[in-house]
Amino acid sequence: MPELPEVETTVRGLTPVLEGQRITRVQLRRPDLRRPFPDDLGQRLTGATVTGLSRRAKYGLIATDRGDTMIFHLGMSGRWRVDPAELLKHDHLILETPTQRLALNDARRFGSVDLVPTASLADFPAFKTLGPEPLGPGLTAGYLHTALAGRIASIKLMLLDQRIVAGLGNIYVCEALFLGGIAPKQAAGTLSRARLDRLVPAIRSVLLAAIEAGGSSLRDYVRPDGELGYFSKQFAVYGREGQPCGCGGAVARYAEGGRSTFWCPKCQR
DNA sequence: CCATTCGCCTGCGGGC
DNA sequence: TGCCCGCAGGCGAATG
Repeated sequence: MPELPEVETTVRGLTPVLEGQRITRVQLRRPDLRRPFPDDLGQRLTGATVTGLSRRAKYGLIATDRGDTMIFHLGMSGRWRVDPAELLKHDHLILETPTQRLALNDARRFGSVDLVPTASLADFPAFKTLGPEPLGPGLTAGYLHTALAGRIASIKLMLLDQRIVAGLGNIYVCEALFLGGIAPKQAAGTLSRARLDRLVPAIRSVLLAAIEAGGSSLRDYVRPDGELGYFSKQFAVYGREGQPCGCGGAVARYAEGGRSTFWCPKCQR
């Protein structure tokens, strides 16, 4: 499931393939993902040269010399494939450069592709309400204290809210709360300053470790089969219901709004 | 404003 | 073996 670290490694993997390259052909193999592709996507991208790639929250950004930026979101099953030998069923968007071919594959089609003028990137609706980047200077215990004040929803749900912090998903919220020793059900507004002081570095540490693991498990961020952004990870609690925690207790799970939370009741209080 | 629920979509694994 | 069902997930819309 692509969260911030997976998008980051995807962007790093795409950079050497796309940066400075001209897009010679754009092929849409279906009209939409979660939303329709922009009508003029092919027209505005074809012939343009990619000037740089970056990331905001869980969105990947591909800027061109035509003044446009393509914004992609991988949803839950999206991935870019580099120079695939053959196209697969869910390769929905194909970008060609003079030397390579990229396929955006997304089986469940929860992803999206948009094209916006780079100058008005800040006006992109999804960007307007995003909170600070968790790896940037904006995420501090003081910020969280203010942002969470009075909130009765659980800290688990608040950390999933992109308006509070941008880029976390279910996996890394579970992992960060475990590392911070914080019970996921605690009302967000009741976390002490000391707990927030533990939570912020826990979030950063979990994300940085995942990015590092992604980079090191991908040869130059691209596996020999051309897959980008997916790699095996070891989680402390996520997906480990019933298995032993390092403390000797067992990892527990509960569902809230149809979403699973994994945690260790002994370590997280 | 805040909290909660739902729909979107398809592959996969478990149960029968 | 094959079919059905539930689950997984981010996000935006709708509802209370």
